[in-house]
Formats: sequence, C-alpha cells, structure tokens
Amino acid sequence: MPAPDPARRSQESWRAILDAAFAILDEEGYQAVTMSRIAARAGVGRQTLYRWWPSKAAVVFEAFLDKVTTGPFPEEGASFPERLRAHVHGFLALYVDGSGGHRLRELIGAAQTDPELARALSEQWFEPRRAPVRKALLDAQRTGDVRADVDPDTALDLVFAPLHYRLLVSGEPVDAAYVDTVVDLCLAALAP
Amino acid sequence: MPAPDPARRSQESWRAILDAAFAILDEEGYQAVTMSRIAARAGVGRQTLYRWWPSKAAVVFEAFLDKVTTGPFPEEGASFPERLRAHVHGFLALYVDGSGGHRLRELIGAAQTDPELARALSEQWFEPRRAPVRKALLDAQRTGDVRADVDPDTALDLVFAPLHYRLLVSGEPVDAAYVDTVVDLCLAALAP
Amino acid sequence: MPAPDPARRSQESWRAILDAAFAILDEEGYQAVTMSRIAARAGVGRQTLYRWWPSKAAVVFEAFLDKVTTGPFPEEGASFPERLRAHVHGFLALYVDGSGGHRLRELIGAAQTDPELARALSEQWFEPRRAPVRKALLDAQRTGDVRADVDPDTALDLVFAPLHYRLLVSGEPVDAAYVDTVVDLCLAALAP
Amino acid sequence: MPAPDPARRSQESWRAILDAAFAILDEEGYQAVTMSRIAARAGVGRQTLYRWWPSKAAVVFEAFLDKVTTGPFPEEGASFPERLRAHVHGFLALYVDGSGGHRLRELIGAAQTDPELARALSEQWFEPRRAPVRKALLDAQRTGDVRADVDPDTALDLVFAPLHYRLLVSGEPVDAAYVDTVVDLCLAALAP
DNA sequence: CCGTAAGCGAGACGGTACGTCCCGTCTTGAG
DNA sequence: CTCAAGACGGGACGTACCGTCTCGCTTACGG
Repeated sequence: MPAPDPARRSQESWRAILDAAFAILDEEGYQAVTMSRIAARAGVGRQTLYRWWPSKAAVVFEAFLDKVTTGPFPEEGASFPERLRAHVHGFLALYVDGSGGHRLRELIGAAQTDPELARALSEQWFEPRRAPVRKALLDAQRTGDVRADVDPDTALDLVFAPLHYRLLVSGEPVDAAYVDTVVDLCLAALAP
Repeated sequence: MPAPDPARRSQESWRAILDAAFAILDEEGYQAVTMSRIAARAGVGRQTLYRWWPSKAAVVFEAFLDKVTTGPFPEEGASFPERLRAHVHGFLALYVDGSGGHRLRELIGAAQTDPELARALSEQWFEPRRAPVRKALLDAQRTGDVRADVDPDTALDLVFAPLHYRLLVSGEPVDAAYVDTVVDLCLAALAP
Repeated sequence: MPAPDPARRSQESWRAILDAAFAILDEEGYQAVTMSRIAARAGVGRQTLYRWWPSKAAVVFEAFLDKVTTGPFPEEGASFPERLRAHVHGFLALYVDGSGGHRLRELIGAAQTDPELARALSEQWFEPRRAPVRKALLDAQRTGDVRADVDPDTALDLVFAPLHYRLLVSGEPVDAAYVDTVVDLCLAALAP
Repeated sequence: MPAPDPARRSQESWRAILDAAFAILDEEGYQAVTMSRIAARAGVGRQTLYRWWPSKAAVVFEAFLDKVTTGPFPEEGASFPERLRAHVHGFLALYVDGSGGHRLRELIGAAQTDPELARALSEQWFEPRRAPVRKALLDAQRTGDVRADVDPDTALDLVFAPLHYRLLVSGEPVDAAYVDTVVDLCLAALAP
C-alpha cells in the first residue's frame, strides 16, 4: 500500500470531488454524505476517493476547508477589545448563516468518534484562527491592557468556548447580544 | 400499530438491555454499539429494542443516564464560589475517569446529527445539573455576592463552556488547575 | 456462521430468485449474471442470495435445474438400441433449441474452475440421466443383447461423450445425423 | 488507432509476459491469473499486455501453447491401432501430470463463454493434433484396415471424446486402463 | 547525427461486482 | 400472547480488476 504519487493526481477529479462533497453536505447534511454519492455526483470512480482520502470524514473536511473560511483577525487600527469582538462576531455569522458554515457543527460531532478528524479540525481549522488572537492577546498583555498573569490559551477558551458550547451542547440560541455579553464579561475578567 | 402497553413491559429485558448497551459503550465506544449487539448481549430479541426505543442513540442515552451521574450540587454550608468550584470539579472527574462518563463526549457528538438526542441530552442531562447552580447563582445575586446585571444562563455558560470546549473541540487536556483558573476568572468577571 | 434454518426460508423470494437467475442466464448468458442483477430483478436483498447460496454458480445451477429437464429414459416397449437412440436425441434437442438448455455448456465451463459446481453438475444433472440408461444397459448385457465384458460406465461414456465433445471442445456442429452415426458405431462396438 | 507495429515489439517483454502468465496459471490456476498480476510478475506495464493481446484468455492461451505440447503422432513403423493408442496415451499423460497440461481443462472452461478463445483452441490446439491422426485414419481406410463408410471426423471423435468427457464433465478418474478400453472399443466399432 | 515518433514501465482514471455489515420491518415457533 | 430468534429488502462499505488514459523515458529510424 504505497502512498500514491500526488503529482499525478487529476486536478479535475480533485475539484469535482470537493465540490460534490460540499454540495451534498450543504444541501442535506453530514449523514446524507456517502462515498458513493460523492463519487456519483462528481462523475468519478469510487476508488479515486479511497485512493486519496482514508474516510468520508476526511473528504468532507477537506471540502469544508476548501469552501468555508472566516475573515482574518482584524490586524490593526483598533484596540484589542474591539478587534476581539469583531472576530467573534465573524464566527457567529459563519455558524448561523446558510452558506455551509453551520455544518461545522456536524463535523465536530463526527470528530468525537474519529480521532483523525479531531486532530485535523484542531490543527487546520481552530488553531489557525486562534493563533492571531493569541498573538494580539500577548501584545495586549505586554502593553498592560490585559492582565499578564493568565495563560493566554485559557483566556482564549473563555471567549470562544461559550459560543461553541451553545452550538454543540446546550442548544440555546446564539445571537449578537449573547456574544457581546460574553466578550464584555471576559474583558472584565481579564482587566488588569 | 397501537403503541405498546408499557405496563406489560418486561422488567428483566429492560434491565438487561440497559446493562448490555452501557457495557458495550463503556468497553468499546459508541461506534461499536449496534442494535444487534445490544440485543445479542442482552439475550433479547431485536424487536424488543425497537419496540421501546426509537434508535440506538435513545437506548444508549438511557443506559448512560441509568449508570452515570454527578454528585448533587453542594446545597449548604459553604459560599457560592466554593460550591461552584466543587461542582465543576465533579464534572471534571466524571469526564476524565474511566467509569463511562467520558463516553458522554461521543453522545454529544452523535447529537450533532440527531435532534432528538440533542433535546434529550439538554433536558435530561444538562438542565438538571444547571438548575441548582442557577438557583444558587440567583441567590448570590440577590445577596449581592455576584453582580446582578448579568443573565444567569450566560453566567453559567461562562463557567461550564470552557470544560466542554476542551473536551469536544480543542482536544487540549483538562485538569484541576485549568478548571480552577476558569472558575477564578469567571468569579472575577461576575464580581459586583 | 451457523447454517440458516431452511424451514424459515421465504418461498416467494426463493421462487423469484430462481426465476430471475434463469431469465438473465437465458436472455444474456452466464457472464451477464451477477448476484446484484439477480437480486434486483427478483426484488430481493442481496444478502438473501448470500444467505442461501455460496456463489453465483450455485444459484444459477439451481435455477437451471428448476427450469430445464430432459424427458425420462424411455422405459418400455422398445429394444435397448431404440431407447438409447431416443434418449440421446433428447439431449441433442435440449442443447440445440433455444429454451435455456444450451446454457448448460456455460455451466460446464464454469465448473472447470469451481469444484463445487462440478460436483453438483455431476451428481444432480448427469448421474440422474445416466442411471436409467445404465440400468437398461445392464439388462441388455444380461439378456445377451450387448456384450457383457465391458464396464457399463465406459460404454455409456462412449455414447454420451461425442455429443458433449462437439459442444464443449471441437465446436463442430451437432445434428441428428451425427448422433445417429455415433449411436450406430457404439452399438457396433458393443455388439456381442 | 493504428495497429501497433510488431517489428518494434520488445522481445524481452513478450517472453517475460508468456513466462509470467504460464507461471501463475500453473501455480494457482486460471482464476488466479489477472492482467495486473501478469504485468507485475513480468515487470511490464499493463498497457503492453492490452497492446498485443485482446484479453487475459488470449495471453494465457498463447503462454500455454508456448510451454505445453504433445509428442507428434507416431509417424511410421507400426500399425494404425498401435499408433492411435500411443497417441491417446500421450494426451492422457499431458492431462494428468503436473506440468501445466492439466490447466487446459480450465482453458476449455473459459472458452465456453469466450468464442474467440474457443476458436483459437480449436484451430491451434485440437486441429493440429487431429490432423495427422485423420490422415493416418484415411490411409487405414484406403488399405482396408478400417471400414471406409465412416466419416473420419466422427471416428476421431469416438476416440478422443471419452477422455475429454471424463475430464470436463463426469469427473470420473481417467487412467491408462480406461483409455485402452476406449481404444479397443473404437477399433471394434471401426473394424471392417 | 539529431529530432521525432513509437514502444515501454508505471500507475491514476471511471467503472462494476464482490462479499460483509448493519439498518428497521416482518414472521415464526416455543413457552 | 409474549418474545427470542432470525429472515427479509435495502444500502454503504472497502477491495479487486477491468480496460483506457496519460505521463516521462529510451530507443531506433529517417530527414
């Protein structure tokens, strides 16, 4: 089972597969996605999927990454609290609107029984979005705008966790007022 | 097809099914549980499962509820912060030790594509555990120990979300120091 | 893998499967038969085929046996040579006409790489047709109409082999004149 | 798509393919032979097989012809009956020993659903072996050693068919005594 | 003597059949 | 009359080959 040579990979098939996988995910949800349906919709042999991805979860996640993104962390021109608030609102918009971002919830669900997907989600989705916030937070700690005796990752959790908690666990609705309140409380907790 | 008569339900089968379902869940994880395996292990016909539960998720969740619990919220004899901290440590212990509580993570995962399970989890697992905390929080707000201008459910989220966030999303380890820090920060945010 | 209980077998499915298998065999040939097509045409789950038959060859052969037969060996009222000749003409008719008997050739072909099918063909198709001829031959040997110093099975081979040889091996056409000649020569060889 | 130029054909590949195809056939049987395995074992691209042969059956049969042969029909120095008997014993030896000749049975089997292979077998394997016998038989008819009123091909069938019948159809063992008996009976039938 | 066209090894491609597993429903026979 | 046992139609899974295709490479012929 030598790994196939990525250089010989068909770009057309690759694209068609990601498009098909995302389309089914977006239209009918994660449960409705199957390897067979992806292949059929992409006009591709089933073996081509198995050649390049180990599982349905891997294809769907790559398709998700390919189509969905958040805006970058606002880099300059505003205070840390304002930038943080804007970034969190970006997450909220993604999860709530209808363009596929809300399916992340189902991917996180699948990751609970799929360690490989869990790792991919963590490394390729969450960490890239936390990194710039962490960096800005460290700057803010250095300038004294935020108390310096708190582990930055814990502080980030404090902000990001409630949004995901409502999405995944409590089922309570999430809206702008909620995230604003959460951000306010966190900033209060992190005040020097 | 009239609904079956619960009065005639076989108590032995019920017990055997819950035991079998939990045993498979505990030993091999949620994916390994199938209706067939539960029935076989319980020495029960498969139809008996379908008669009383609509899905594997429902059986497994009932089995989970039957076996797993947290201690009650500490009712008296301590300040609100101390009672809150103790309660959160109880959750941590449940999720981390090996007696089946950690499988809740997989149930929450399954709930992402199963609204019925999501509702059951919310109503039968989370809300009963939040209710006494909410009540104590309201008392604390009334006595002025906690600021009164914050929605109690949002405040609860602030405390409970980070623990679940790490479990479900970030994959970072959770330990006593982490939850202590989180509780400290939340109390700071909620200080009058 | 305990053998399933034949008493619980669905008669409707059984019939539908044999009908479907034979229909595909007859219409399109042995190569065109697949387990999937049989199941689809019979309106049956694929697992039902695998439950009762170990292979496509087994289903198709049972379907063949179910639909195709030769007339019985002419029992009385004629001399042994005449009865033998009539019987061999029956085989010829079966193999040459269009009602499915000609597909036996493909079954024998498949049996060359399928010992189980080879055994089934031998025991359930050929031997039942040889047995009455052998019995009549032994009678003829006893009455002195046929020389008694020849092994009956070898004598039967002498008659039946050329027909099958042309069908399977040489590809030469087979007709009534050919089998008549063969029967004549065999009778000459077997004359006392 | 112009036919490829045989002059540029790689002799090394050709040889390696025939060797590989026969080796797999001999060691594991016809079913185990696949185009992929031949190519891999020969160290050859799969396209090279498809360039020069239309099917697995064609490669394998050419490999068989390349490796397996019968002795020539004994030309002189003995009576027709003795030469015939010797020749038939040669076939028996081929089919029974372990040097690959017994795989002819599987090739004949495959030919039942492959007209092209059937034709090739007939023209390139059987007819070359029947021709000298037919010629000798005609001589014997001319000299009066064999009755002249029998079609030579039918007479040949009489001798060759029983051996192949046992191999392909009845599964009964074939040995020297059997073929001797058959030859004796045929000679009796053909006696003037 | 050099380009160019063919054959070549390699292997990805769109397909199809396989045999297994599980789903949720329906049927049967023993207690 | 219940209920364990399990057959049923259905469908996804992952594997094995099929026959076609596209890559670079090497090789030998013809301008």
